[in-house]
Amino acid sequence: MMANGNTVDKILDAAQELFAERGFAETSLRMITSKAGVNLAAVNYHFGSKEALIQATFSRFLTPFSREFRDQLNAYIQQVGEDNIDIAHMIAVLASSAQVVAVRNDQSVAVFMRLMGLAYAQAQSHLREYLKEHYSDVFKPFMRTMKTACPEMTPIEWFWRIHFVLGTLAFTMSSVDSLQAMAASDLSVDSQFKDMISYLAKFVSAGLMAPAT
Amino acid sequence: MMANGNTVDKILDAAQELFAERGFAETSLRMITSKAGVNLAAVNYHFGSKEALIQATFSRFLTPFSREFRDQLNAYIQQVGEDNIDIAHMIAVLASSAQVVAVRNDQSVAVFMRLMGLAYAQAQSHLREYLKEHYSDVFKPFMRTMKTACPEMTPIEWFWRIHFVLGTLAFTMSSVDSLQAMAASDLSVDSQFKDMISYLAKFVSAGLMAPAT
DNA sequence: ATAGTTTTCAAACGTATGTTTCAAACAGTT
DNA sequence: AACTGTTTGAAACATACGTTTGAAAACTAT
Repeated sequence: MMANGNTVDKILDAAQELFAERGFAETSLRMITSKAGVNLAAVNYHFGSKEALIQATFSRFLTPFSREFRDQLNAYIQQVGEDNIDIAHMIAVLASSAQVVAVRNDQSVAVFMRLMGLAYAQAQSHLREYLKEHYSDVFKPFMRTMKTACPEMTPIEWFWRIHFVLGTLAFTMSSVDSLQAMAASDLSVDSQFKDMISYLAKFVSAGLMAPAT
Repeated sequence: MMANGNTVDKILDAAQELFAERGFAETSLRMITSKAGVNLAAVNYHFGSKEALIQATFSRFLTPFSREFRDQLNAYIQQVGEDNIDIAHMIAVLASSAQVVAVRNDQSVAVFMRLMGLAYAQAQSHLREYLKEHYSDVFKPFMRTMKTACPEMTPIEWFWRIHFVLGTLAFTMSSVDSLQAMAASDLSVDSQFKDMISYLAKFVSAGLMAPAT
């Protein structure tokens, strides 16, 4: 079992793109299989169910991503020392890790980010549980490090600020293409991805570092 | 035509709550009509289609909301003067307007907010077009005012910061329930909605007011 | 080549959806 | 009370969905 990766990957490629474009409930297995050029039954044969396919879509990029992120973050912390951690730079590391993994697999960062946003926004409780169970450990050290660099505040305010950051990231990344197009047409300015990342890092770190309410 | 408001309102009440809870595609007309205690055919009789019902759900609170928001914002600007505008306060005005309209109609702010978030997050292009066509004019003055209160920066950075704010708002609103649930289970703290709003206002205004890159 | 396993394929299954139908019930007017 | 237009109701409609089936095809090894 788990032999032929060709059909499996074709399905995952198609599913990833369609889910990111349209959401989970709005994407049918028939759309996925016809885009992938495989038989309808292949999804249930290889994955078991639509739910399992959704989870597999996330695992495929979240597993390498979390490894890359952990390594890049450790490298940065060792480089500057635990007392000189800059929030904006940590955010940049996060974005950069996503980009590295995307490029390595010849895929789009925007799609990954949009999927992450959907994982929050859509009513797929199985997905949230799955992600929490498999990946929450990777991000706990990140949270802990981040907290040490932030001003003293109540746990609840800290909780919300973290999710504001995640929200800003997910939303921005997920619509980065259309936003870049808007910038180009409204301002006739060519907006570089890495410039946007530094604006973003500046924005969220200012929000995080704001004096507690 | 457009006579009996009783059935119409019962449908809108049920639809609003279910849409906010589960999303649009995940909510069937049968769920709505059975919750509303009316016949299934009533939706198509009174609204014409499910799409039209979704749009009507938004219109019902967005029309009074945008009026209230415009008035409260003008009142605030006249009160402090155009040169003393505080971003965090403008965000608070936005939230307060939503709350006023909600209370006036004996309904939940959180539900409205979540609906707005879903309007961004869910793949309902007809909805986005509908909202843009009917309500974009109301928010243009808001943007203009906001810009005057921000530090000098390049148009492109301003462009990105505005969309970071929108992103944070939309994302937070669309996942406000699940985040509140997370806060409750992870921190065993009951997170009040209005506290969250003030954290949010603080966060985005700090991001907006950060020194230009 | 042959036997055994894995993968594909077309077709069907059962269920749920949005929508339509048309007769019955209701409301208001004369 | 009878006629009018409006609203409800139970049932059916057509379509789309996720999933299952069983036989053909494609592989893998002996």
